[in-house]
Amino acid sequence: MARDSEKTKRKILDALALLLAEGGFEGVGINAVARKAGVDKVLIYRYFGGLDQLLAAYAQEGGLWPTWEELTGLGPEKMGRTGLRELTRLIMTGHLDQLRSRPLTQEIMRWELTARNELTDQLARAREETTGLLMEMMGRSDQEPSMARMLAAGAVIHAGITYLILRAATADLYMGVDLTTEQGWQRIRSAVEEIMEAYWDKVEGEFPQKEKEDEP
Amino acid sequence: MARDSEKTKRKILDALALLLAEGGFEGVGINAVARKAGVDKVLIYRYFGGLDQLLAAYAQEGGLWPTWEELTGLGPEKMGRTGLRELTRLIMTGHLDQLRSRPLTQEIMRWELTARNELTDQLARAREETTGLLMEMMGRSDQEPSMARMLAAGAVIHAGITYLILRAATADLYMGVDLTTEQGWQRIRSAVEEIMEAYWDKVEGEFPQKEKEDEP
DNA sequence: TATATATGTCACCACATAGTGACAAAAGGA
DNA sequence: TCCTTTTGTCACTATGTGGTGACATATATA
Repeated sequence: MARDSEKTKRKILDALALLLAEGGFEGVGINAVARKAGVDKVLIYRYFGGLDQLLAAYAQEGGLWPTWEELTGLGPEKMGRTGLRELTRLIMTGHLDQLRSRPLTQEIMRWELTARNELTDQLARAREETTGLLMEMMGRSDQEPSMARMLAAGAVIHAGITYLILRAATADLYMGVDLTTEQGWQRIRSAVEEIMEAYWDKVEGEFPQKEKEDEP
Repeated sequence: MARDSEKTKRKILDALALLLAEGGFEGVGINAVARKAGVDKVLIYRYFGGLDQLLAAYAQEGGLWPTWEELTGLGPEKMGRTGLRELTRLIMTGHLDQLRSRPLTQEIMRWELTARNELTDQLARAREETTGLLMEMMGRSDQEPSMARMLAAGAVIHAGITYLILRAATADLYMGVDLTTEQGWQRIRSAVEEIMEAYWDKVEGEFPQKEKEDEP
């Protein structure tokens, strides 16, 4: 009952999260959010400016996207000392686990598939920056001729993990793999690791590398 | 002006295709379809029963899903005589090319990611049957211990191709790969082939196989 | 030709949507 | 205390939605 704008902003953002969790972006609208939050919709216009800007505020809240540490399980100090092969393996399996545990992030990614606006572009750009960071971490990517190829292969596998997770909400099977059981996901996880292993073996066969140590 | 129910059914189905092509499933509704078709909406109810059944009728029309021949480029007679390794390669690259050339199919697949109903389940089941067909073609899958693993790996790669194509409509980059140019897609295509090559090398190393010939 | 059926037009319903303007009550500053 | 700003409530518009019933006209059947 006390007039607290911060609290009502929270109520609005929480209501949005609830709506997203329930039915995705389908049911999201000014009226629905206001109703769910138990708040007059005019306040959404006042505090956020509109639905788009409300979504922007929500998307930039914490917890939606995993940090590097959540993704790889590596503290910043270990990151430099971890080999490329192991690092990419951690990224892929981490991606699988993290995205799977974030239904709201999944919902946003589904939305990104059908809508394009300033917000979705902004999200995409932020993620591409992360990729750029990874490439820097890999060493000058321009010089390594195998780097561009590896990145494309990584994109395919990363995208595959993403799609299977997004698909799991509306399908039980994908090419014979059960998406509803932990067993099925274990199969996928193993498959990802096997694929990467095989691919790395192939690459290292073609481009024999010095064992990567920490730089002085 | 002549009263021809078949013609108006066509007009309705065509209008639906137009709407899907324009803005995806977002803008699809009874009123919108009727308006686009220049037809009273009550006819949609009469001829199809409702929006869902209209979608069902549309989804089962020809041209949306590639045939085996379109997918692999192989006539029925060559199919049995093609090795498993080559066959799976053709399936993946065929999938890439075919889905990329079918924007309406992409739209349906995006829709399948957010909606679940009798129709989407039916579509999914039909595709899983295709997978089952492939497995039979591969020989008794239960007996081959490597088969389950290969299928999971295939699912990851297949899903990766799917996601990259669906994503291309609303993003320009994915992990540094340009989704807007033919060059970028060539990189993806090469990556898929490299991954599969590496994976097959690994599998055949572990399970040495007799060269597959046509059965008597 | 008479009659039944298929096809199409129109008006309407209840409800939801996005957005705006007017106003009352609380909180804070002078 | 008086005055201003913030926070919240309410009523309203214009438009869109899915869905239904009544009716007119054309086509085919008897």
